Amino acid sequence: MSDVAKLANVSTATVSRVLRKPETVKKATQEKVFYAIQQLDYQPNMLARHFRTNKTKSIMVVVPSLTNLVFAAMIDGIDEVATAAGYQVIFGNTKQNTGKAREYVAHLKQKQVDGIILMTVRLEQEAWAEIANRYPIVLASDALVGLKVPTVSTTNIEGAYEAVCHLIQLGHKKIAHVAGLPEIAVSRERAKGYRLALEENGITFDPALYLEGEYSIEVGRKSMKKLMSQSPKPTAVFFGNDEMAIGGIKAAKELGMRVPEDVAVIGFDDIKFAEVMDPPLTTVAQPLHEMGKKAMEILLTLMNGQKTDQDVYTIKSEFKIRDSCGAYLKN
Amino acid sequence: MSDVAKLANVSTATVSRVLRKPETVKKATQEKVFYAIQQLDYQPNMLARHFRTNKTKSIMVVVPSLTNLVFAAMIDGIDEVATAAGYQVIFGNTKQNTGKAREYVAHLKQKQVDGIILMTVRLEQEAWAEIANRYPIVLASDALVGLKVPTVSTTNIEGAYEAVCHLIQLGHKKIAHVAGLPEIAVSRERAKGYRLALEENGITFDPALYLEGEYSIEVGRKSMKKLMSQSPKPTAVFFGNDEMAIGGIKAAKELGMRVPEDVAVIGFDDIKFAEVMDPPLTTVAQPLHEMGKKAMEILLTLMNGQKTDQDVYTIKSEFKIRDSCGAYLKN
DNA sequence: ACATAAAATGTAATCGTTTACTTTACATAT
DNA sequence: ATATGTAAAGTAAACGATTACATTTTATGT
Repeated sequence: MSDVAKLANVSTATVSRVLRKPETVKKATQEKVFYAIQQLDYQPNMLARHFRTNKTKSIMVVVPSLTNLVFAAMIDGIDEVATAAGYQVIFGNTKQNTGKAREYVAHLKQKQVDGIILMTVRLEQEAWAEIANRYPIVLASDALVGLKVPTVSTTNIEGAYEAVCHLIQLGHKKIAHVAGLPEIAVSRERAKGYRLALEENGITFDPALYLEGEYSIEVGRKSMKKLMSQSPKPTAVFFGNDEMAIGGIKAAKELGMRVPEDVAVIGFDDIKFAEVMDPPLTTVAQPLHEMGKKAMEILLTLMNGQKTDQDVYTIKSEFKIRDSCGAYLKN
Repeated sequence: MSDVAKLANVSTATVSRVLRKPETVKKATQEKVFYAIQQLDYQPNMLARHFRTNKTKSIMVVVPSLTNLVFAAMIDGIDEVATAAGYQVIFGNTKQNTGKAREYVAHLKQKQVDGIILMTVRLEQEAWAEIANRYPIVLASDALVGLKVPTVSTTNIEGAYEAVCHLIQLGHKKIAHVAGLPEIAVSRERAKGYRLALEENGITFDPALYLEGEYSIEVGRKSMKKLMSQSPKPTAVFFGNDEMAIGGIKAAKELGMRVPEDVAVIGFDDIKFAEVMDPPLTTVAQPLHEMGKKAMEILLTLMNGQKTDQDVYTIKSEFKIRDSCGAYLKN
């Protein structure tokens, strides 16, 4: 920078100002400086800048898995807003490892990132609330119930409720639910919507028709097989997410059953492969991109030192009726 | 840090040494310092450290899209090695924007990251080679032919060759190929394998059976429809990647055709949904996780100031025969 | 032309580590 | 007890930008 200053015949302060607050520098001087910058191919040392300003202009996204389309889509939304605001996005991959997430908070304390967006929270909920009180943190997708941490989520309960009601309207009485792990709030909410729908329609909850497991193709597959090996068999299965549902459909086919004729299936998320399945998967679409964008927007205001006006921002899910639920079956 | 030094009755230099080169400090002193650190809940300011050492211990991964399972799996491998080596992973999303990638190189020059892994390169190949000459850069998946940039890739030509040969052995003569965009090296290589297989088996290349487009479900779908709207129709289609193949199968079904009876389909990548498709997709599996790990390992040696012993590291692909190619059809 | 205010630029301290160099403490040999 | 060598700890400069404050230049009004 001092080289630039020398060449342009100004002080380093002026060079800095040209770069950071051009409006305080005369046009003619700016040109001199820019010319010198170009001549020398000067690149500002960001490390020095970050050090001096005590900001990194980067945020961390903590995800449980990178190879999950749901998180990928959300990150895409985050990235869009972050980039526009001049922020970098850094990854924190917890790999289902509970402790790992808290480790990443050290980055925050060590000034490595200006804020964090968390995509899954397990256990130690109070600890998170406390951390969120001191640092800019936003929860996306998952939620900390009752705690004052800014959160972006979708209408999980309502979405699940709508899906199950739809199955009931189609005449199903024995509707199973394969839920995600109960330590994830999202799983609990969707299960709640499921039970609510049953209740309101006078169907008694049958524990035999309720399974739990990790959100994955494999668990979906095994769950379907388990459900079909017992009696009474369900005539419809509402899966906690699309990957599970896809595994479930696969299993049904392996068992020689037809979907939706022998068993109706509904998923949750609307990942890009849902529509292209055979049969096309009926699902509750999460506005993932929007959620990511919103989460980043909230984080920006937080990092800006402002308070948020709400704790929970809910973005509506959309029920997408396709073939796997049997709504389009001609009887 | 000076607070810690004061409390432990040592100099800041010693505190720093305890943290960075403990072997040069007496055990007793170390304990004093650690105690002080704990008492004060001291967190080293990473910005200062990075500034002073001129290293960030972070690398950037430049991807064309985040919502692509191929890149996600590769990043997963990168992340594994990076985390183990104490590096952070930062994202650069080009969103198919050619210029964007070069923009990210500025991060390198500005010391924001210590190295870069590029997942797609388009145009301006020489410019990249020059940059790679000055900074630690590794190419993953895509390649710069003939240029000395360390590259990790899979056996695209051989994999495609094997797949197409397999179709030929099954009796197919009119085999179409839906390739990725030609500005991507991977697309060109797979197309090359396709042509090689035809050639070696005495089948003349038919331009009408060769389409190009972006790697996506939608393009796969449209391409299949286009292929089936002309004559002669192909009896088999080798798609440049799985997403395309999945779109292609979808389209075939929409046209009332059966896969593989009416048209055999093969993809490339082996994303996690390939096996669960109906019919299960025959595909050439890329060792994505391995490729990511290897790329990061090479980058580590590069950032360590060492030279690489090879320019191109090729990891074998694996041909996975499932149902969509018709090999398991009982005639 | 001059006083005064405003705009533009310069000066130099500062951020929190690391580390080359220096000093001190300690062990060993004579 | 003293010299010598090594290990441990201290001193202080340095990294490269930003910015409060001081100074100079320019603009404005009379």
